[in-house]
Amino acid sequence: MPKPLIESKKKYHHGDLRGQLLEAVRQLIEISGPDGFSISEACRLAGVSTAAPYRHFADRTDILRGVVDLAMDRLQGAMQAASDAYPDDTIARVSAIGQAYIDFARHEPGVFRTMFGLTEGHGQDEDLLRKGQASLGVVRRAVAEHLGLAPETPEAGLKSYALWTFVHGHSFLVIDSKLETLEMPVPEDRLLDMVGRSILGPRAAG
Amino acid sequence: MPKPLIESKKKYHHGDLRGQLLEAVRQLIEISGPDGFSISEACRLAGVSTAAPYRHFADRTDILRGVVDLAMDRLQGAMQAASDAYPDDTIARVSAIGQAYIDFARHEPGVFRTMFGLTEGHGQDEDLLRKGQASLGVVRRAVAEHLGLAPETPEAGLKSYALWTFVHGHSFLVIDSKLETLEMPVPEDRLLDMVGRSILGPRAAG
DNA sequence: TACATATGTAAGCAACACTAACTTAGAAAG
DNA sequence: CTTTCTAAGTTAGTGTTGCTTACATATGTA
Repeated sequence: MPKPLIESKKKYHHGDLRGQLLEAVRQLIEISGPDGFSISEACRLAGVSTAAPYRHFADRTDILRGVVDLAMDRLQGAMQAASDAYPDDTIARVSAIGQAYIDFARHEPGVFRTMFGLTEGHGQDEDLLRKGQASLGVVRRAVAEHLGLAPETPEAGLKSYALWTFVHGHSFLVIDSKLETLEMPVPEDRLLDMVGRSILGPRAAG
Repeated sequence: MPKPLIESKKKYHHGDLRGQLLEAVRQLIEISGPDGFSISEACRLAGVSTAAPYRHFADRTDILRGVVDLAMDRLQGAMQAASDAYPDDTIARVSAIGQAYIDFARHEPGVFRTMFGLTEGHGQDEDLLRKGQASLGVVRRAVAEHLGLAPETPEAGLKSYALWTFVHGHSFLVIDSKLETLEMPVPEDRLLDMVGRSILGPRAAG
């Protein structure tokens, strides 16, 4: 039994098995994607037995949901922080939010893909949907303020959706690495700026 | 031996096992995603033994590549057809190409996701990359003609990329079904038209 | 001490990718 | 028409992996 190696640190009651398991799964997803990871592997990584997770999660899908849930919070946090960094310039603010979104995808591509490709097992999860809407809300408020409208306005909704869509698509193309070889025509910040001005600019009304 | 049921139709030499296997895999991918399908299941669906595929494909990844390859052709065909349908109105042409892209994603979401998420096993495939670029070329030519520029122009590249990105992102959001419940602010054709005009419009230069 | 909670051990079992060896059918050659 | 060759399929495995459960064990709390 090669157990007593770091005896002092090994407590039976792990203390944060749930948290560390989620972290392990997150790392594995980054390597092999949402379908590639296995509970066993995550347990090995976290240093616990393969049965331990079932005290904290119902099944495989439930673990994934947990990972995505945390990721949603991180994403929204990053977007909000970017938004707060530009209290004056609304165009720059919108660009910064978009850049935060893209950076998140670039930094955690596996998780990012998981967040949106999670169709199996539970279809729509109430909680996740609400968090998705919250993220979009950050964009919406910035757009609305730029246009001098209330966030609930149809025009604010339309344009923030268009911008989100653009950023979302670019993120996917970036992480799918179609861009190293495919034509990435211009520095990213200039691209963001161009699109932002096109959609939000004075004569861009729909 | 319950074999002689449809004896007349069952030939030992299948004739088009490769083709039918690809079709079976395509259907399975639509249901369970690129990682969800199994060779065994595809064989069951195609009515052949589990070893048969190995005469035609090296391994699992090779089959996937085959499916994606065909899908690329279908996608480009649809885009080109949409382009050809509007010889006069260049704005309508660009919108139609985008709509064809979105329709493809909506109609074959699993395959669509597979086409772009295929990072495992072979990273970049020369052939697939070329086909991807060809699809983008359809957009690029339409955009260039609208702007009165050559397709190789940086501006044509930038704007066609921006449009592609937008359509790509919208497609993903559609197939991830974030849109039934999330805010889809306006009919799709109006959305496309608005964005097209914003990016391509006279005062949208970057 | 008694009970609840958290973790480990071990095993069931199902599925799958891939291989080896054999079989069939058609085609080419004589 | 027969022989022979080869491509395409089949049967029957092998080895691996993984999810999940039943039960044992350790720890915390009242």
